Amino acid sequence: MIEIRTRIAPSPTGFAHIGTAYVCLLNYAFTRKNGGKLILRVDDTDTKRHVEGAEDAIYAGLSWLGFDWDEGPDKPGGFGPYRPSEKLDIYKAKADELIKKGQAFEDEGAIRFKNTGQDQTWRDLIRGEIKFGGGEITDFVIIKSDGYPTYNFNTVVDDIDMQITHVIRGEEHISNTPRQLALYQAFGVKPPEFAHFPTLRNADHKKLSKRRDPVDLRLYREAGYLPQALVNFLGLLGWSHPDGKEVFDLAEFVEKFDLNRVSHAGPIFDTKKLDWLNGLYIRSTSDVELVKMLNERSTYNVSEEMAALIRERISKLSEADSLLDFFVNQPVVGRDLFEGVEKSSLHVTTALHVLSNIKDWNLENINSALTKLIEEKGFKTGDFYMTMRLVLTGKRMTPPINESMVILGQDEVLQRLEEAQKILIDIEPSEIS
RNA sequence: GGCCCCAUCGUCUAGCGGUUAGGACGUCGGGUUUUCAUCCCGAAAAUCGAGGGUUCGAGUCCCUCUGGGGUCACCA
Repeated sequence: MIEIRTRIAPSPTGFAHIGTAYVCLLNYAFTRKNGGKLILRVDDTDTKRHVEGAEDAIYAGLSWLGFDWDEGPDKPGGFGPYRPSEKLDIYKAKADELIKKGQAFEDEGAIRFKNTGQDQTWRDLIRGEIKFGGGEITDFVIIKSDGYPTYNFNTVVDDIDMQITHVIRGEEHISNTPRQLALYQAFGVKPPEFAHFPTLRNADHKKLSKRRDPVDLRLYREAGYLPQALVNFLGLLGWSHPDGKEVFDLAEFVEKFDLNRVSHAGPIFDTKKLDWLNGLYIRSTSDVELVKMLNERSTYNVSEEMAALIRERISKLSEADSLLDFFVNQPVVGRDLFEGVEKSSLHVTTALHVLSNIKDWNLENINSALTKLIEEKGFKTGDFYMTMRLVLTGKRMTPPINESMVILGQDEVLQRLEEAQKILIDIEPSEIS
């Protein structure tokens, strides 16, 4: 049995994007599922659009998501080079071979393939039979005047050289397939199997675009999406788990993957579900893991206790900062902050008294002291804690406030209460008894 | 415009001739709760794009139309 060999062939013209990740995911799953080899080829045939560092961005992006490949520019195997720019002479020789056979011709410094006019048909592994009339294929350029091969040419030559058995790519390549098929015929080589999955769309139902849409993988990393969540989400687009599961990791995706379950319609890349999944993955991390992730992106030190308080309150790591900020920065507390909160001045004064009497500063003692205070004074629980919240954090939506007090420490809590008292005492003097 | 691909709730999807068309996200309502969130419960939401066939029976098969997308480069 022939070993399955697949490839992904991103071009180094920018950054690694969602589309690259998606192609990789499907090829990776198909290949790992079937015990084959995944090849990464960096299609650098466009000298004009070549971007410095783009290749590293591709490695970084795909590695971040948990993918690995068996051969590539960074991992030479026996089928290189893995960059077209390093085998220009081979393309030239192949083109000359076609010229000799009368299947190509020179044209203003370039070399064009001579269309045979034959119909081209293939059985797509995802879509079934697809047929193009021979008249659709023109005499297309295979070697540009700068000596570089065009995409269609390098793809065929390289896929032959690399012994690719399955080409799994986006549907935007369907119309390129007949040209490539014609090339395989000209070389007398049996073409690989083709599988064209749907392309991801944006909210306007248009193909995801580098220009218009936020597709740079780094953007997702910076926003605090976990790679597992992104991979899981991508796995939900254009594919469905046979058991209807929505949450699964890469290993399970590989295990269950089947081209037959790949849908034909283009899914919209709507991040709402991604956010939900990301929250799910964040909630499933341990304190240690979460702290590590948080500190990688934080300017101050996040403790395990702090992380534990926000775990269920964020869906992206980037949301942590606004929730944790008050721990390190004293909030600006003004009187307008307390609008609508009854008796806040009294809350502060009494709390100050009770809290300063706590000998052993821990959650249990804070809880019981404040519960007792609320009961004795007949405070509305919600109002009382809202006052504490505002005084200590300057915000109305915060982590649990008593737990936060423990982390803040007694001195800091008392100090913030005293500050607030100065502001509030003038406002509601009548309420001070 | 030519060619090609596609079409089930707002979104992701299940469905592979007989289902009250199911699930998830989101939305809305309720419960738990010191805020927010989590968690739990519930609801609305697809006349399966339209019209013809085939069949005892069609979301599922066929045709037409409509709509959307892709592609027609010395970009990939």
